[in-house]
Amino acid sequence: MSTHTLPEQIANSLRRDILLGKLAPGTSIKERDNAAELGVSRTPMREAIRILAKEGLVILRPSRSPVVADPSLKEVTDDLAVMSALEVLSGKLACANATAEELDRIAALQDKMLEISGDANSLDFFETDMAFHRAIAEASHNPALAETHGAYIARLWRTRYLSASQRSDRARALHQHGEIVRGLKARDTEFVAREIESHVQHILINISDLFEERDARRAGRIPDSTNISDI
Amino acid sequence: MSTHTLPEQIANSLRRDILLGKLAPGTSIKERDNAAELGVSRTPMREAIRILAKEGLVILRPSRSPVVADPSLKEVTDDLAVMSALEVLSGKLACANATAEELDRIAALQDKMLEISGDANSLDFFETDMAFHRAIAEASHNPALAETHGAYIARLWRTRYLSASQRSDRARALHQHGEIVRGLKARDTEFVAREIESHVQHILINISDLFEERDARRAGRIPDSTNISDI
DNA sequence: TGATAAATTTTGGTATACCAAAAATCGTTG
DNA sequence: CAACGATTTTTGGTATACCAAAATTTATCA
Repeated sequence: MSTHTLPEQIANSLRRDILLGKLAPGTSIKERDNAAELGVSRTPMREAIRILAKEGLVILRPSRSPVVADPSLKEVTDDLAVMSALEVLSGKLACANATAEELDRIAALQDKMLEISGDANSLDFFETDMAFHRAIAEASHNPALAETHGAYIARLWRTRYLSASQRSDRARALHQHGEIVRGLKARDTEFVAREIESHVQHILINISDLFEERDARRAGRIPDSTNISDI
Repeated sequence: MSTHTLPEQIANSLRRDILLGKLAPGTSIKERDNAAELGVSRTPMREAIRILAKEGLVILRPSRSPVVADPSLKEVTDDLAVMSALEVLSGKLACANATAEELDRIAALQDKMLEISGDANSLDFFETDMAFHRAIAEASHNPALAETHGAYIARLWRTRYLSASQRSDRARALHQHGEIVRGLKARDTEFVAREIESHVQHILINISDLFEERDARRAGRIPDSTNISDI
Protein backbone atom coordinates (compact mmCIF):
# COMPACT_ATOMS: atom_id res chain seq x y z
CA MET A 1 0.00 0.00 0.00
CA SER A 2 1.17 3.52 0.75
CA THR A 3 0.21 5.35 -2.35
CA HIS A 4 0.65 8.26 0.01
CA THR A 5 3.70 9.90 1.48
CA LEU A 6 4.88 9.05 4.97
CA PRO A 7 3.69 12.30 6.58
CA GLU A 8 0.26 11.70 5.06
CA GLN A 9 0.15 8.19 6.44
CA ILE A 10 1.11 9.48 9.86
CA ALA A 11 -1.51 12.22 9.56
CA ASN A 12 -4.10 9.58 8.68
CA SER A 13 -3.16 7.57 11.73
CA LEU A 14 -3.32 10.57 14.02
CA ARG A 15 -6.55 11.74 12.43
CA ARG A 16 -8.22 8.44 13.13
CA ASP A 17 -7.08 8.60 16.73
CA ILE A 18 -8.47 12.09 17.08
CA LEU A 19 -11.76 11.49 15.33
CA LEU A 20 -12.45 8.28 17.23
CA GLY A 21 -11.63 9.96 20.49
CA LYS A 22 -8.50 7.98 21.28
CA LEU A 23 -6.80 11.35 21.45
CA ALA A 24 -9.17 13.47 23.48
CA PRO A 25 -9.67 17.18 22.76
CA GLY A 26 -7.17 19.24 24.67
CA THR A 27 -4.56 16.47 24.70
CA SER A 28 -1.09 17.73 23.89
CA ILE A 29 0.73 15.95 21.09
CA LYS A 30 4.43 15.46 21.86
CA GLU A 31 6.48 15.11 18.71
CA ARG A 32 8.98 12.68 20.20
CA ASP A 33 6.51 10.38 21.95
CA ASN A 34 4.10 10.05 19.06
CA ALA A 35 6.92 9.66 16.57
CA ALA A 36 8.53 6.89 18.61
CA GLU A 37 5.18 5.18 18.99
CA LEU A 38 4.85 4.91 15.23
CA GLY A 39 8.51 4.10 14.72
CA VAL A 40 9.33 7.23 12.74
CA SER A 41 11.44 10.29 13.39
CA ARG A 42 10.27 13.69 14.44
CA THR A 43 10.59 15.19 10.97
CA PRO A 44 7.69 13.44 9.24
CA MET A 45 5.71 13.58 12.49
CA ARG A 46 6.08 17.35 12.52
CA GLU A 47 4.81 17.52 8.98
CA ALA A 48 1.87 15.30 9.81
CA ILE A 49 0.95 17.60 12.68
CA ARG A 50 1.01 20.57 10.30
CA ILE A 51 -1.34 18.73 7.96
CA LEU A 52 -3.80 18.21 10.79
CA ALA A 53 -3.34 21.82 11.88
CA LYS A 54 -4.29 22.97 8.41
CA GLU A 55 -7.43 20.86 8.71
CA GLY A 56 -8.17 22.50 12.03
CA LEU A 57 -7.97 19.26 14.00
CA VAL A 58 -4.99 20.38 16.08
CA ILE A 59 -4.02 23.81 17.26
CA LEU A 60 -0.43 24.97 16.84
CA ARG A 61 1.07 27.22 19.47
CA PRO A 62 4.56 28.63 18.91
CA SER A 63 7.14 26.90 21.06
CA ARG A 64 4.48 24.88 22.82
CA SER A 65 3.08 21.43 22.29
CA PRO A 66 0.29 21.27 19.74
CA VAL A 67 -3.05 20.27 21.23
CA VAL A 68 -6.02 18.41 19.85
CA ALA A 69 -8.62 21.01 18.92
CA ASP A 70 -11.62 21.42 21.17
CA PRO A 71 -13.97 23.68 19.25
CA SER A 72 -16.61 25.71 21.05
CA LEU A 73 -20.19 25.86 19.81
CA LYS A 74 -19.44 29.29 18.36
CA GLU A 75 -16.53 27.90 16.37
CA VAL A 76 -18.54 24.94 15.11
CA THR A 77 -21.35 27.28 14.15
CA ASP A 78 -18.89 29.46 12.25
CA ASP A 79 -17.44 26.45 10.49
CA LEU A 80 -20.89 25.24 9.53
CA ALA A 81 -21.74 28.63 8.06
CA VAL A 82 -18.74 28.36 5.74
CA MET A 83 -19.44 24.72 5.05
CA SER A 84 -23.02 25.54 4.13
CA ALA A 85 -21.94 28.16 1.61
CA LEU A 86 -19.40 25.78 0.09
CA GLU A 87 -21.85 22.93 -0.15
CA VAL A 88 -24.59 25.08 -1.61
CA LEU A 89 -22.14 26.21 -4.26
CA SER A 90 -21.15 22.59 -4.81
CA GLY A 91 -24.76 21.60 -5.30
CA LYS A 92 -25.39 24.41 -7.76
CA LEU A 93 -22.32 23.60 -9.80
CA ALA A 94 -23.06 19.88 -9.63
CA CYS A 95 -26.44 20.59 -11.21
CA ALA A 96 -24.62 22.13 -14.13
CA ASN A 97 -21.54 19.92 -14.36
CA ALA A 98 -22.11 16.51 -12.83
CA THR A 99 -21.93 13.52 -15.16
CA ALA A 100 -24.57 10.82 -15.08
CA GLU A 101 -22.03 8.49 -13.47
CA GLU A 102 -21.35 10.96 -10.69
CA LEU A 103 -25.05 11.36 -10.00
CA ASP A 104 -25.38 7.59 -9.92
CA ARG A 105 -22.57 7.35 -7.43
CA ILE A 106 -24.19 9.98 -5.22
CA ALA A 107 -27.49 8.15 -5.41
CA ALA A 108 -25.74 4.86 -4.62
CA LEU A 109 -24.24 6.35 -1.47
CA GLN A 110 -27.67 7.52 -0.42
CA ASP A 111 -29.05 4.03 -1.08
CA LYS A 112 -26.31 2.51 1.03
CA MET A 113 -27.19 4.84 3.88
CA LEU A 114 -30.82 3.78 3.66
CA GLU A 115 -29.76 0.15 3.75
CA ILE A 116 -27.59 0.37 6.84
CA SER A 117 -29.64 3.02 8.61
CA GLY A 118 -31.01 0.39 10.96
CA ASP A 119 -27.64 -1.04 11.91
CA ALA A 120 -26.07 -0.37 15.27
CA ASN A 121 -22.69 0.55 13.84
CA SER A 122 -22.91 4.29 13.51
CA LEU A 123 -19.39 4.64 12.17
CA ASP A 124 -20.22 2.92 8.87
CA PHE A 125 -23.34 4.98 8.51
CA PHE A 126 -21.56 8.19 9.28
CA GLU A 127 -18.67 7.57 6.93
CA THR A 128 -21.12 6.96 4.12
CA ASP A 129 -22.81 10.21 5.09
CA MET A 130 -19.51 12.06 4.77
CA ALA A 131 -18.77 10.33 1.47
CA PHE A 132 -22.16 11.51 0.20
CA HIS A 133 -21.39 15.13 0.94
CA ARG A 134 -17.90 14.80 -0.45
CA ALA A 135 -19.23 13.27 -3.67
CA ILE A 136 -21.44 16.29 -4.26
CA ALA A 137 -18.47 18.61 -3.87
CA GLU A 138 -16.48 16.52 -6.33
CA ALA A 139 -19.34 16.51 -8.79
CA SER A 140 -19.02 20.28 -8.97
CA HIS A 141 -15.95 19.74 -11.14
CA ASN A 142 -14.26 22.51 -9.19
CA PRO A 143 -11.19 20.93 -7.54
CA ALA A 144 -10.45 23.97 -5.37
CA LEU A 145 -13.99 23.90 -4.05
CA ALA A 146 -13.80 20.17 -3.39
CA GLU A 147 -10.56 20.57 -1.51
CA THR A 148 -11.68 23.44 0.68
CA HIS A 149 -14.98 21.72 1.33
CA GLY A 150 -13.06 18.58 2.26
CA ALA A 151 -11.05 20.52 4.80
CA TYR A 152 -14.25 21.63 6.51
CA ILE A 153 -15.58 18.08 6.44
CA ALA A 154 -12.46 16.99 8.29
CA ARG A 155 -12.64 19.86 10.72
CA LEU A 156 -16.25 19.13 11.61
CA TRP A 157 -15.92 15.35 11.47
CA ARG A 158 -15.71 14.62 15.17
CA THR A 159 -18.42 16.98 16.31
CA ARG A 160 -20.77 15.76 13.58
CA TYR A 161 -19.92 12.18 14.44
CA LEU A 162 -20.80 12.71 18.08
CA SER A 163 -23.98 14.43 17.02
CA ALA A 164 -24.93 11.74 14.52
CA SER A 165 -24.26 9.01 17.05
CA GLN A 166 -27.26 10.23 18.98
CA ARG A 167 -29.35 9.05 16.04
CA SER A 168 -31.90 11.64 16.97
CA ASP A 169 -32.61 13.00 13.53
CA ARG A 170 -31.52 10.20 11.26
CA ALA A 171 -34.86 9.89 9.48
CA ARG A 172 -34.96 13.55 8.58
CA ALA A 173 -31.37 13.48 7.34
CA LEU A 174 -32.13 10.54 5.09
CA HIS A 175 -35.18 12.27 3.71
CA GLN A 176 -33.24 15.43 3.00
CA HIS A 177 -30.52 13.45 1.26
CA GLY A 178 -33.22 11.93 -0.91
CA GLU A 179 -34.51 15.36 -1.82
CA ILE A 180 -31.02 16.54 -2.69
CA VAL A 181 -30.50 13.55 -4.97
CA ARG A 182 -33.85 14.19 -6.59
CA GLY A 183 -32.96 17.82 -7.20
CA LEU A 184 -29.56 16.95 -8.62
CA LYS A 185 -31.05 14.48 -11.05
CA ALA A 186 -33.57 17.09 -12.16
CA ARG A 187 -30.71 19.59 -12.35
CA ASP A 188 -32.88 21.98 -10.37
CA THR A 189 -30.29 24.43 -9.09
CA GLU A 190 -32.44 26.49 -6.77
CA PHE A 191 -34.15 23.48 -5.28
CA VAL A 192 -30.85 21.78 -4.51
CA ALA A 193 -29.49 24.96 -2.97
CA ARG A 194 -32.50 25.28 -0.70
CA GLU A 195 -32.40 21.63 0.36
CA ILE A 196 -28.69 21.69 1.15
CA GLU A 197 -29.06 24.88 3.13
CA SER A 198 -31.89 23.37 5.09
CA HIS A 199 -29.95 20.16 5.64
CA VAL A 200 -26.95 21.96 7.10
CA GLN A 201 -29.34 24.05 9.17
CA HIS A 202 -30.64 20.88 10.82
CA ILE A 203 -27.14 19.56 11.33
CA LEU A 204 -26.45 22.72 13.32
CA ILE A 205 -29.62 22.27 15.35
CA ASN A 206 -28.60 18.75 16.29
CA ILE A 207 -25.12 19.86 17.23
CA SER A 208 -26.52 22.68 19.34
CA ASP A 209 -28.63 20.12 21.17
CA LEU A 210 -25.53 18.04 21.76
CA PHE A 211 -23.72 20.98 23.33
CA GLU A 212 -26.73 21.93 25.43
CA GLU A 213 -27.17 18.40 26.66
CA ARG A 214 -23.53 18.17 27.60
CA ASP A 215 -23.71 21.53 29.34
CA ALA A 216 -26.72 20.42 31.29
CA ARG A 217 -25.07 17.14 32.30
CA ARG A 218 -22.13 18.90 33.89
CA ALA A 219 -24.41 21.23 35.79
CA GLY A 220 -22.26 22.12 38.76
CA ARG A 221 -18.99 21.64 36.93
CA ILE A 222 -16.68 24.50 36.05
CA PRO A 223 -18.65 26.81 33.76
CA ASP A 224 -15.70 27.39 31.45
CA SER A 225 -16.15 28.17 27.81
CA THR A 226 -18.49 25.56 26.48
CA ASN A 227 -16.38 23.02 24.62
CA ILE A 228 -17.00 19.42 23.79
CA SER A 229 -13.97 18.17 25.66
CA ASP A 230 -15.38 16.11 28.50
CA ILE A 231 -18.15 13.96 27.24
CA MET B 1 10.63 42.70 15.14
CA SER B 2 9.67 39.15 14.23
CA THR B 3 6.41 38.74 16.02
CA HIS B 4 6.18 35.81 13.65
CA THR B 5 7.94 32.48 13.59
CA LEU B 6 10.93 31.89 11.35
CA PRO B 7 9.07 29.71 8.82
CA GLU B 8 6.41 32.41 8.53
CA GLN B 9 9.04 35.06 7.90
CA ILE B 10 10.61 32.88 5.23
CA ALA B 11 7.18 32.27 3.73
CA ASN B 12 6.56 36.01 3.66
CA SER B 13 9.82 36.56 1.86
CA LEU B 14 9.11 33.86 -0.69
CA ARG B 15 5.55 35.05 -1.11
CA ARG B 16 6.71 38.55 -1.97
CA ASP B 17 9.13 37.15 -4.51
CA ILE B 18 6.37 35.09 -6.10
CA LEU B 19 3.69 37.77 -6.12
CA LEU B 20 6.02 40.41 -7.52
CA GLY B 21 7.21 38.02 -10.19
CA LYS B 22 10.79 37.69 -8.98
CA LEU B 23 10.06 33.99 -8.86
CA ALA B 24 8.30 33.29 -12.12
CA PRO B 25 5.48 30.73 -12.41
CA GLY B 26 6.91 27.33 -13.16
CA THR B 27 10.19 28.04 -11.40
CA SER B 28 11.33 25.17 -9.22
CA ILE B 29 12.16 26.03 -5.63
CA LYS B 30 15.25 24.16 -4.38
CA GLU B 31 15.23 23.79 -0.62
CA ARG B 32 19.00 24.03 -0.27
CA ASP B 33 19.57 27.00 -2.56
CA ASN B 34 16.76 29.14 -1.23
CA ALA B 35 17.60 28.25 2.35
CA ALA B 36 21.25 29.20 1.88
CA GLU B 37 20.24 32.43 0.20
CA LEU B 38 18.32 33.47 3.29
CA GLY B 39 20.94 32.10 5.66
CA VAL B 40 18.70 29.47 7.22
CA SER B 41 18.65 25.69 7.16
CA ARG B 42 16.43 23.47 5.10
CA THR B 43 14.08 22.67 7.98
CA PRO B 44 12.34 26.05 8.33
CA MET B 45 12.56 26.52 4.55
CA ARG B 46 10.65 23.30 4.06
CA GLU B 47 7.97 24.49 6.43
CA ALA B 48 7.74 27.81 4.65
CA ILE B 49 7.23 26.00 1.36
CA ARG B 50 4.38 24.00 2.90
CA ILE B 51 2.75 27.23 4.06
CA LEU B 52 2.84 28.56 0.51
CA ALA B 53 1.60 25.24 -0.80
CA LYS B 54 -1.40 25.44 1.51
CA GLU B 55 -2.10 28.88 0.05
CA GLY B 56 -1.87 27.45 -3.43
CA LEU B 57 1.08 29.58 -4.45
CA VAL B 58 3.41 26.63 -4.95
CA ILE B 59 2.68 23.11 -6.08
CA LEU B 60 4.13 20.18 -4.14
CA ARG B 61 5.14 17.08 -6.05
CA PRO B 62 6.32 14.04 -4.07
CA SER B 63 10.07 13.57 -4.36
CA ARG B 64 10.35 16.41 -6.83
CA SER B 65 11.15 20.08 -6.45
CA PRO B 66 8.17 22.24 -5.64
CA VAL B 67 7.31 24.71 -8.37
CA VAL B 68 5.73 28.15 -8.33
CA ALA B 69 2.10 27.71 -9.26
CA ASP B 70 1.02 28.70 -12.74
CA PRO B 71 -2.78 28.55 -12.66
CA SER B 72 -4.75 28.12 -15.85
CA LEU B 73 -7.80 30.25 -16.59
CA LYS B 74 -9.97 27.31 -15.57
CA GLU B 75 -8.27 27.12 -12.19
CA VAL B 76 -8.51 30.86 -11.62
CA THR B 77 -12.16 30.74 -12.58
CA ASP B 78 -12.73 27.91 -10.11
CA ASP B 79 -10.92 29.82 -7.38
CA LEU B 80 -12.98 32.91 -8.08
CA ALA B 81 -16.20 30.93 -7.82
CA VAL B 82 -15.22 29.82 -4.32
CA MET B 83 -13.97 33.26 -3.47
CA SER B 84 -17.24 34.80 -4.59
CA ALA B 85 -19.26 32.50 -2.35
CA LEU B 86 -16.99 33.24 0.59
CA GLU B 87 -17.10 36.96 0.07
CA VAL B 88 -20.85 37.04 -0.41
CA LEU B 89 -21.19 35.19 2.88
CA SER B 90 -18.76 37.64 4.46
CA GLY B 91 -20.82 40.56 3.25
CA LYS B 92 -24.06 39.08 4.55
CA LEU B 93 -22.57 38.33 7.95
CA ALA B 94 -20.87 41.72 8.06
CA CYS B 95 -24.27 43.35 7.61
CA ALA B 96 -25.41 41.57 10.74
CA ASN B 97 -22.26 41.63 12.83
CA ALA B 98 -19.92 44.43 11.83
CA THR B 99 -19.27 47.13 14.41
CA ALA B 100 -19.43 50.79 13.48
CA GLU B 101 -15.64 50.96 13.78
CA GLU B 102 -15.22 48.11 11.33
CA LEU B 103 -17.53 49.77 8.84
CA ASP B 104 -15.57 52.99 9.25
CA ARG B 105 -12.36 51.16 8.55
CA ILE B 106 -13.81 49.58 5.42
CA ALA B 107 -15.03 52.97 4.24
CA ALA B 108 -11.63 54.48 5.01
CA LEU B 109 -9.92 51.89 2.82
CA GLN B 110 -12.32 52.72 0.02
CA ASP B 111 -11.56 56.44 0.48
CA LYS B 112 -7.86 55.75 0.31
CA MET B 113 -8.35 53.87 -2.96
CA LEU B 114 -10.23 56.84 -4.39
CA GLU B 115 -7.42 59.13 -3.32
CA ILE B 116 -4.60 57.20 -4.91
CA SER B 117 -6.57 55.94 -7.89
CA GLY B 118 -4.79 58.41 -10.12
CA ASP B 119 -1.29 57.49 -9.00
CA ALA B 120 1.01 55.48 -11.18
CA ASN B 121 1.99 53.05 -8.44
CA SER B 122 -0.45 50.23 -8.92
CA LEU B 123 1.00 48.18 -6.09
CA ASP B 124 -0.20 50.60 -3.41
CA PHE B 125 -3.62 50.77 -5.00
CA PHE B 126 -3.87 47.04 -5.32
CA GLU B 127 -2.78 46.31 -1.77
CA THR B 128 -5.43 48.67 -0.50
CA ASP B 129 -7.91 46.85 -2.71
CA MET B 130 -6.97 43.54 -1.11
CA ALA B 131 -7.14 45.09 2.36
CA PHE B 132 -10.65 46.27 1.57
CA HIS B 133 -11.84 42.79 0.70
CA ARG B 134 -10.06 41.33 3.68
CA ALA B 135 -11.64 43.86 6.01
CA ILE B 136 -15.11 42.79 4.91
CA ALA B 137 -14.28 39.17 5.66
CA GLU B 138 -13.01 40.13 9.09
CA ALA B 139 -16.10 42.18 9.76
CA SER B 140 -18.12 38.99 9.43
CA HIS B 141 -16.88 38.04 12.91
CA ASN B 142 -16.37 34.53 11.62
CA PRO B 143 -12.63 33.77 11.99
CA ALA B 144 -12.80 30.54 10.00
CA LEU B 145 -14.43 32.38 7.13
CA ALA B 146 -11.86 35.17 7.29
CA GLU B 147 -9.01 32.67 7.25
CA THR B 148 -10.31 30.63 4.33
CA HIS B 149 -11.18 33.78 2.43
CA GLY B 150 -7.67 35.07 3.13
CA ALA B 151 -6.20 31.91 1.63
CA TYR B 152 -8.07 32.56 -1.60
CA ILE B 153 -6.97 36.17 -1.59
CA ALA B 154 -3.37 34.97 -1.44
CA ARG B 155 -3.94 32.35 -4.10
CA LEU B 156 -5.45 34.84 -6.51
CA TRP B 157 -3.16 37.69 -5.58
CA ARG B 158 -0.74 37.54 -8.50
CA THR B 159 -3.32 37.00 -11.21
CA ARG B 160 -5.51 39.77 -9.86
CA TYR B 161 -2.49 42.02 -9.57
CA LEU B 162 -1.57 41.47 -13.18
CA SER B 163 -5.16 42.08 -14.16
CA ALA B 164 -5.50 45.21 -12.04
CA SER B 165 -2.25 46.59 -13.41
CA GLN B 166 -3.98 46.97 -16.75
CA ARG B 167 -6.12 49.64 -15.06
CA SER B 168 -8.80 48.84 -17.57
CA ASP B 169 -11.76 48.74 -15.23
CA ARG B 170 -10.57 50.75 -12.27
CA ALA B 171 -13.46 53.20 -12.37
CA ARG B 172 -16.06 50.47 -12.27
CA ALA B 173 -14.28 48.70 -9.43
CA LEU B 174 -14.21 51.88 -7.39
CA HIS B 175 -17.89 52.47 -8.02
CA GLN B 176 -18.77 48.93 -6.99
CA HIS B 177 -16.72 49.29 -3.82
CA GLY B 178 -18.70 52.39 -3.06
CA GLU B 179 -21.96 50.53 -3.51
CA ILE B 180 -20.76 47.76 -1.23
CA VAL B 181 -19.84 50.25 1.47
CA ARG B 182 -23.22 51.92 1.08
CA GLY B 183 -24.99 48.57 1.43
CA LEU B 184 -22.98 47.61 4.48
CA LYS B 185 -23.75 50.86 6.24
CA ALA B 186 -27.44 50.37 5.48
CA ARG B 187 -27.10 46.75 6.67
CA ASP B 188 -28.89 45.74 3.47
CA THR B 189 -27.94 42.08 3.25
CA GLU B 190 -29.36 41.25 -0.15
CA PHE B 191 -28.05 44.40 -1.76
CA VAL B 192 -24.53 43.76 -0.48
CA ALA B 193 -24.67 40.16 -1.65
CA ARG B 194 -25.71 41.23 -5.14
CA GLU B 195 -23.05 43.92 -5.37
CA ILE B 196 -20.25 41.64 -4.23
CA GLU B 197 -21.31 38.94 -6.63
CA SER B 198 -21.36 41.43 -9.46
CA HIS B 199 -18.00 42.81 -8.41
CA VAL B 200 -16.32 39.41 -8.47
CA GLN B 201 -18.04 38.73 -11.76
CA HIS B 202 -16.28 41.73 -13.27
CA ILE B 203 -12.97 40.73 -11.76
CA LEU B 204 -13.33 37.45 -13.64
CA ILE B 205 -14.14 39.26 -16.87
CA ASN B 206 -11.01 41.37 -16.59
CA ILE B 207 -8.90 38.33 -15.83
CA SER B 208 -10.36 36.50 -18.80
CA ASP B 209 -9.39 39.44 -20.98
CA LEU B 210 -5.87 39.24 -19.58
CA PHE B 211 -5.60 35.58 -20.53
CA GLU B 212 -7.07 36.16 -23.96
CA GLU B 213 -4.72 39.01 -24.64
CA ARG B 214 -1.75 36.96 -23.59
CA ASP B 215 -2.94 34.07 -25.73
CA ALA B 216 -3.28 36.33 -28.71
CA ARG B 217 0.17 37.82 -28.20
CA ARG B 218 1.85 34.45 -28.39
CA ALA B 219 -0.05 33.58 -31.53
CA GLY B 220 2.30 31.09 -33.15
CA ARG B 221 3.75 29.89 -29.86
CA ILE B 222 3.16 26.44 -28.46
CA PRO B 223 -0.57 26.15 -27.87
CA ASP B 224 -0.11 24.37 -24.56
CA SER B 225 -2.63 24.67 -21.76
CA THR B 226 -3.25 28.34 -21.38
CA ASN B 227 -1.33 29.50 -18.34
CA ILE B 228 -0.10 32.90 -17.32
CA SER B 229 3.53 31.86 -17.20
CA ASP B 230 5.18 33.81 -19.99
CA ILE B 231 3.96 37.34 -19.93
C1' DT C 1 3.57 26.29 55.48
C1' DG C 2 3.11 28.85 51.38
C1' DA C 3 5.34 31.43 48.10
C1' DT C 4 9.10 32.24 45.37
C1' DA C 5 13.31 31.37 43.03
C1' DA C 6 16.80 28.29 41.33
C1' DA C 7 17.85 24.02 39.08
C1' DT C 8 16.39 20.34 36.21
C1' DT C 9 13.78 18.25 32.74
C1' DT C 10 10.91 18.38 28.92
C1' DT C 11 9.93 19.87 24.41
C1' DG C 12 9.69 22.48 20.19
C1' DG C 13 12.96 24.89 16.79
C1' DT C 14 16.91 24.57 13.93
C1' DA C 15 20.92 22.66 11.80
C1' DT C 16 23.12 18.88 9.77
C1' DA C 17 24.17 14.23 8.21
C1' DC C 18 22.75 10.45 5.52
C1' DC C 19 19.90 7.99 2.20
C1' DA C 20 17.26 6.98 -1.86
C1' DA C 21 14.99 8.50 -5.76
C1' DA C 22 15.15 11.73 -9.79
C1' DA C 23 17.50 14.18 -13.02
C1' DA C 24 21.26 15.24 -15.69
C1' DT C 25 25.45 13.98 -17.80
C1' DC C 26 28.30 11.28 -20.39
C1' DG C 27 29.77 7.38 -22.78
C1' DT C 28 28.72 3.48 -25.64
C1' DT C 29 26.71 1.18 -29.44
C1' DG C 30 23.94 0.02 -33.47
C1' DC D 1 24.76 10.48 -35.42
C1' DA D 2 20.91 9.30 -32.84
C1' DA D 3 19.28 6.60 -29.26
C1' DC D 4 19.84 4.05 -25.43
C1' DG D 5 22.01 2.97 -21.03
C1' DA D 6 25.27 3.41 -17.25
C1' DT D 7 27.15 6.80 -14.09
C1' DT D 8 27.37 10.87 -11.65
C1' DT D 9 25.07 14.70 -9.60
C1' DT D 10 21.29 16.89 -7.76
C1' DT D 11 17.56 17.03 -4.64
C1' DG D 12 13.83 15.81 -1.63
C1' DG D 13 12.90 12.56 2.48
C1' DT D 14 14.26 11.02 6.93
C1' DA D 15 16.94 10.59 11.06
C1' DT D 16 19.54 12.69 14.53
C1' DA D 17 22.16 16.07 17.16
C1' DC D 18 22.10 20.38 19.41
C1' DC D 19 20.04 24.54 21.24
C1' DA D 20 16.88 27.58 23.59
C1' DA D 21 12.60 28.38 25.52
C1' DA D 22 8.90 26.34 28.51
C1' DA D 23 7.44 23.69 31.96
C1' DT D 24 8.27 21.27 36.04
C1' DT D 25 10.36 20.15 40.05
C1' DT D 26 12.88 21.09 44.01
C1' DA D 27 15.00 23.83 47.32
C1' DT D 28 15.07 27.90 50.00
C1' DC D 29 13.29 31.57 52.65
C1' DA D 30 9.97 34.61 54.90
